[in-house]
Amino acid sequence: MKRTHHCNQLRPEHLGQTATLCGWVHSRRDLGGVIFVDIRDREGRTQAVFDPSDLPPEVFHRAEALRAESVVRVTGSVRRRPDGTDNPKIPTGTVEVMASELEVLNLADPLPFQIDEPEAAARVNEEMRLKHRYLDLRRPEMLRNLRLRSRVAATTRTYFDEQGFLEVETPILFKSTPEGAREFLVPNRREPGTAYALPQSPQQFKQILMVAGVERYYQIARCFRDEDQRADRQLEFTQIDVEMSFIDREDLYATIEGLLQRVWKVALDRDIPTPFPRLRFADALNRFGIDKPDTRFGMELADFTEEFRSSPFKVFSGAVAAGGVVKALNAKGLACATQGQLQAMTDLATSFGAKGLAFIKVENREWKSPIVKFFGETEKAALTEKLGIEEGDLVLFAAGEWLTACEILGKIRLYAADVLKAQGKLVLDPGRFDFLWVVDFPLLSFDREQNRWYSSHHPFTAPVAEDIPMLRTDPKRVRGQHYDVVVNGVELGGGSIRIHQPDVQKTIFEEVLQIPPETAQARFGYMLEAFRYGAPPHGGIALGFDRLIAILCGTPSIRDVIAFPKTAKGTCLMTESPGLMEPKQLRELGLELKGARKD
RNA sequence: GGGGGCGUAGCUCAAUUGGUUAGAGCGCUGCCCUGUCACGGCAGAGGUUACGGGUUCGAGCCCCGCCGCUCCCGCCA
Repeated sequence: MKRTHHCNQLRPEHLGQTATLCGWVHSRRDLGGVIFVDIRDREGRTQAVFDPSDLPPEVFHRAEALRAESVVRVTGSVRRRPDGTDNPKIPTGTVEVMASELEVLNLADPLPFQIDEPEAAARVNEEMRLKHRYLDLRRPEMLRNLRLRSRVAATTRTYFDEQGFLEVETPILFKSTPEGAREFLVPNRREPGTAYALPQSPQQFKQILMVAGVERYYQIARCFRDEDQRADRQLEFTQIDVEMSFIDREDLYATIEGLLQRVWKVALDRDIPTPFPRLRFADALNRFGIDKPDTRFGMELADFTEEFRSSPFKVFSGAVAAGGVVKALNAKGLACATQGQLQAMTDLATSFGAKGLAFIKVENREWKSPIVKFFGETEKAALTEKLGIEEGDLVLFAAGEWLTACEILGKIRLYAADVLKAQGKLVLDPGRFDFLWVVDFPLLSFDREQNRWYSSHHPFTAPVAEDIPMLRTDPKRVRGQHYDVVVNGVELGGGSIRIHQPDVQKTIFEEVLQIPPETAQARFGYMLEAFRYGAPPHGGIALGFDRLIAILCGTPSIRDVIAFPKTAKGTCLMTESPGLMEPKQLRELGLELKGARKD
């Protein structure tokens, strides 16, 4: 080994020993006569002292010429720092290495940006950080994220191994399944005109593994989706993928709760209570206006459909007459909302199809609102009671189709919470984690444009058994055995109990989803066939691993927990990928470009 | 595909809202400094204001286009 200790190891117990440290020059303080150099490695930092009075001149000159982030190897004796010169900010701050040798392993050029000062480094443009990712990752904050990610991955493997799961790798070169997300294609040189596709998830393979008798499968799997990106979505991302045979939903909940409990303990040393609360999809929408509610704060929606059924305010009574609902929420203490904030909320509402956004400001014991003149005493009393209206509140309304009205107020609720947070009126404990399962999703949703049903989750999701007869007669009312696990308003993962009878699967494909039989055969024939030869009842889930780590690290962007992420446009600024295709490559693949090349 | 924000020295940001020679901190270079730890002091170098047009007596600032980064909508079975 080139070193005897790492840079967070030396303590007073090592006094008098000779130590050799390797690492990066974190900072250099040249006082003219004596030079202090902080050597940093991934564990921490240690101060080395270069004193010209007992050093060969060439060693001292090398120390004088050091630049930040150069890589060095320093040998010297460990000694107590003189009285009054301890550095309480670092764990090694009571000792120092009195250098006798210095080897410069790599003299660094001046850096494109400084990384020694955490606050300044965190403000550097992400473009710069991504271009020089090796420098960005040297920052202790980023190394901590990578380390946490690694530990959670190891914990996950240990946990599933203990529970009798097999880790099985599935192909990255898969085949195109045009349902769902847009895929990345990989042209096949051996037969021009054909292509592999990168998997959106190992869904079909893991179900086949159940048919194969694996019984319990997991994988920390890379997935690929060629869709537009977000702070929490990358082109390639990682899932903890799980599938189990001979289980019901409850068995799966317990398995995943056990995993998350273990992960939170290892990563944050926190005990999270289980079982997690269960919330039906319909209740999630009714109370929070979203299928992944953040339950750390209230401001729940309330229903006023009955109260406004015969209201003189036609916007409300008309919506009810058309079979819709009237919903409201109380943004506690937000009567002070600015014109701009009210406008932003209205824009949010109209972007979801609302005609406008009705509101009541409660100020100076008065209800200020363009619509309050339509309200009678009964309505006012109902509002006051159900919403707990007090001085300083802002009440917001949505009327219309149930799902739309709920979703509008769901967005408003989150917006209002952000405003209240910024004003310091709503404070969330950063150590609080509200887990819950959302269950009883509708199996199918209706696509108005294409005039057909599509799977809310995916076409392999099993209907709730007692609802199967309604598949043909009343598809809207069929519940799926689908579940999402949510924490603090973030969808951490989702899954379902799968269909394991080929006839039910065929009904879903052909009669409900209206996929022509030959198409279903071409895309999923091997699954239908496999299911004819002894398919066990099974189900599973996939957890977003990057999101999981981001939550544990307390960062809003998964780019902070991925070593080499891509930009919003899908490029890697460090390697400058994707790159242009060479004519030779195109010829081999039997491809021809239609558009003009950029160069 | 659509909407918002940003782009000025190596980095982070100013530039009195269109007016003289575009500034500061950090970094960098040189000199000084023997107990610093964001060391300190003195001096200095460093700019195609992302890029291309336009308006104007005059543009970092206004207009059009374009590139990049970012946030959101659509999209993400």
